[in-house]
Amino acid sequence: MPQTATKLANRSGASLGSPSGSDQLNLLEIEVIDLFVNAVKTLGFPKSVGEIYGLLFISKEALPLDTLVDRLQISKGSASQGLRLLRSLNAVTSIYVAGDRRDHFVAETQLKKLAAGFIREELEPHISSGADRIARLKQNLAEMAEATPSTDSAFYEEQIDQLERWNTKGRRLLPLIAKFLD
Amino acid sequence: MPQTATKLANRSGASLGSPSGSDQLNLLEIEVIDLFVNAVKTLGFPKSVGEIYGLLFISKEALPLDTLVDRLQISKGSASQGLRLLRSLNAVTSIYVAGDRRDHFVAETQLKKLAAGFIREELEPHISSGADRIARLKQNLAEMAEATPSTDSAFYEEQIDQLERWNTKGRRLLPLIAKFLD
DNA sequence: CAAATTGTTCATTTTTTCTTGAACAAATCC
DNA sequence: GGATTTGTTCAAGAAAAAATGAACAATTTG
Repeated sequence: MPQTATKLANRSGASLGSPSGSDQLNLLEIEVIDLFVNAVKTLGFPKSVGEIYGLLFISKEALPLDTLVDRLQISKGSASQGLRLLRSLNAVTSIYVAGDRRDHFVAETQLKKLAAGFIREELEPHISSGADRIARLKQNLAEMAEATPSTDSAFYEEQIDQLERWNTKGRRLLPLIAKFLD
Repeated sequence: MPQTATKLANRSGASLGSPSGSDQLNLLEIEVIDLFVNAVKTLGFPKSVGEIYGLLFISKEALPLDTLVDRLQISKGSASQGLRLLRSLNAVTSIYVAGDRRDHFVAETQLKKLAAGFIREELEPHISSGADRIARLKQNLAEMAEATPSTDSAFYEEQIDQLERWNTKGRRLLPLIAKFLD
């Protein structure tokens, strides 16, 4: 029995079938997805990630990968990669569905958890690598000042200190954001 | 007198001239620029913007456009566009230099101002357009529920309310960030 | 006022990022 | 165990974003 149309209960109110197979997205779904595609792009993620999260967000039931592929008309590869990213952020979780071998995915909707995931996976690492770079800068400056004493090292030092203060502020800000979004 | 080499006082400690004209970036400058290129990409801006801001940040003197072009080896177009963006964020300001017709640019280094610019130009607009979209969603839902009463409108409504709460939280968060970074 | 300087704009090219889909691995089924 | 289903990976193609540079406008200068 190949080509099983979505096993899920059909979404009620979907527009009647047009040319290609799988049931069309209804207007509301389209607009919600569009909204998430936008939001997600702002955060620096690809469109497909917004599509996946958006559809899961506006779906009452958990959806398996092939339903996402079907309904969003994206490739299996995109769906798989998008889901991996979303899971790494804890923005989707997979749930067990009795009698179905496939993973089923649900959107996490606690803003705090979403923010925490984003902070952990996307922001923290930048702050940390920033701190490393700044440390390296300080070394370079010291070496340079030794080799070429004439340099404006006072100015450079001040600027690098500035960077360090920014980095510290940034690091302290993140947990406050997480807390605020609770 | 075409092809005037940079009029600015030569950066001390720059490595001795190699093939092409304009004075090379020194190691410290390169690393600072690299750091900003990275930071700026995280925020969703192009590399050239990071290069420009980075060089201005680590330069004691204000620099005119053609010095940026020369030293960073970017096109005049990129420099012009990058500067426009940076000015719109109040991340650089131009200052008057006596006896020089050209605009000279300096990096703004107050974190609060930088953050405020970013929030105003990049985040606020998304929050606002998000609010519009959500309003439109509500309308659609109402219309849909009327046309096709069967729909899961209770679920949809809950999800849209969720979006609205997120939007509100986001809007309230922004000023707190600005305040914290003061 | 003509020539030169400074900066902007935007169509084209280049670079980067995202998506695709076929090959593969792993798990489950009969 | 062989066949099927499910999901991942990754090289290649497609799409999106950024950079280029030549044409142009606006100043300024002599």
